[in-house]
Amino acid sequence: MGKKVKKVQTHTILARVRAVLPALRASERKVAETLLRNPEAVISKSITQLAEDAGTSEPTVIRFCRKLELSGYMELKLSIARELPSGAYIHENVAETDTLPVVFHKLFMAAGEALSETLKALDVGLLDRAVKALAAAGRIEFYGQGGSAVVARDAYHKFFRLGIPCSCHDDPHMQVMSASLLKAGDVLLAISHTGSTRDILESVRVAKESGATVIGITGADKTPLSRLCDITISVLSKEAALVLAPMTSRLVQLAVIDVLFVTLAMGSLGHHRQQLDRVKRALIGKRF
Amino acid sequence: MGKKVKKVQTHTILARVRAVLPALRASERKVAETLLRNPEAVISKSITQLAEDAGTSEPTVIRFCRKLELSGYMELKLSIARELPSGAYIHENVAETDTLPVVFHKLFMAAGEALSETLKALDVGLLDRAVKALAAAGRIEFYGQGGSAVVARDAYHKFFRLGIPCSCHDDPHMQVMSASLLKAGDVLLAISHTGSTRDILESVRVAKESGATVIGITGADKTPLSRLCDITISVLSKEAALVLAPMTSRLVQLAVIDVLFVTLAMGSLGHHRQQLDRVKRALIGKRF
DNA sequence: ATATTTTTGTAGTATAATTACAACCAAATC
DNA sequence: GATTTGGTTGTAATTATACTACAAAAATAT
Repeated sequence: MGKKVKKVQTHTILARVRAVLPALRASERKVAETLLRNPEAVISKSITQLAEDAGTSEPTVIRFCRKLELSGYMELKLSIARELPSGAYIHENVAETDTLPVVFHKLFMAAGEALSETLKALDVGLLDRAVKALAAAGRIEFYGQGGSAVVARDAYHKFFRLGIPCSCHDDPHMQVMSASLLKAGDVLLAISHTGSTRDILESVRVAKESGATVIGITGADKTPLSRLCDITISVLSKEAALVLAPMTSRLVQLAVIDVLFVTLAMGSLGHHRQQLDRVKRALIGKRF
Repeated sequence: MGKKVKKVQTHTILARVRAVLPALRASERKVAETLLRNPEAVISKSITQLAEDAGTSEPTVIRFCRKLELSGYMELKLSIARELPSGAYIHENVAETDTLPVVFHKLFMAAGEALSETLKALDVGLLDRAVKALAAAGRIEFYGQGGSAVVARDAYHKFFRLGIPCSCHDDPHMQVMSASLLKAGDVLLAISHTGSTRDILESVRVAKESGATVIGITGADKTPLSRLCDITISVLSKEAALVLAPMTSRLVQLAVIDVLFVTLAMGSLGHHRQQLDRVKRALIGKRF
């Protein structure tokens, strides 16, 4: 029969399920909850099984699918399958015996996984608040140490192009000194994978005292840093390799910061385009 | 032709299809070819449709599925759905009108896509050669400028922990000076997204003259840099946002370097474990 | 309490996936 | 040159699965 008009589906299925959840009727909600509890399992379930597991009947499952603007149960299963982290891939740590292709595969899969996990789990409201704070900032500073210094530097390297006064410090002394000079309206973006780096904590405390807004980016939940920050973006990810060099969370941190940057740059492109273009042109002469 | 039945599912379905293709019978091959011609389409086909499109019968389709070690047609569809590049996601540039959730989605999807593209396309042989060169290196230097300086720094931050003499320079003067002091057996890892940054090219030339092995990491194919390098790893990716701040390729570059690092660290863990442990313990005191 | 609407499940129907088996084809044998 | 044999393929029946029509049940309003 005639194909349904292709609806633009900005959200993923699981997100849509969560979105319609309140508007669902009791028995349909049971289906939704069963699904959300273990989406992975639904893929290999028949409609009868899912109905049974949810303690309801098949037609209810179908009605639930229709609420999601899907043609039926099959399409639900297919949609979930597409969305779930890369199929058979189970998060695996790199072993000493792994050959290069295996390491390559594992690390890249883990990175991809971390990205899609974050895409699903991260609270967009937090990002929104962060962008608003950055947009209003008279000055932005980026602090990070060790591995996180790289992230801070990357952030700095993006944001300064917008013409906003920026600076980046990885030296703790410079950080506290600089932090003491901040004032209300200024923003400090503090990056710490552990969320408990002493020096960063101290710098953040000083910045807060100066009246600055502090955005924290960490790789763990409920850290000492998050207690101090106005906005904390926690990027959770199971590392595939040596925890010593936390790669996946670093990638996700960089990506998150890029989202902040692009949103900000786009939102105020009118103001910033000239600056961006100038920077861009300045670089051309550096090429062969 | 002994039929060894020792198939581990390391590969993806599509790869498996290609692998078994020669071993298939005429009519089954027709199914395989129809599938490979347009995997996307199969997802919404019934077994009858696929059989018809392939010019064969349903049982043949099933037999084909079984050859892939799948339980049946349903599982084939589900597997393809899981594997295909993030569903309906078409590479889209961020538009000025996009809201934060949309930007978030687009950028993360683009990053994930770039990773899986690289995983599929990148020549593992190149990585292998790079690891061998690094493993044999008496000294490793990392050069990068602008955005690539961040990548170089991250690389440095990883490798120096192995106890190998390392250094990282983003200043062109330091680069040429340091490059002139390299000797045979030393390795220079030069990072340049464009592959045509003048200063990097010059430093690489000097390093080559000193007898060092040069590994290049770029974001484009056939660049001036790749002509100079002993080993060039080109990471190709369509950028989702401002080309000014090439995010996706940077992430992929970082991931590639991590693969080099982990492979090296694992391969010689015996030698390096002590060093890694020491570094790790040294950091603990920095935490709260 | 009765009518009306909404929600839900039962029972049946249609469709799709799978199996059993027979027809087919090609090569080897008599 | 017919006949057997092995493998390959499709027809037809079987089973499982998704879906629909409708009526029972629950909730709400009158």
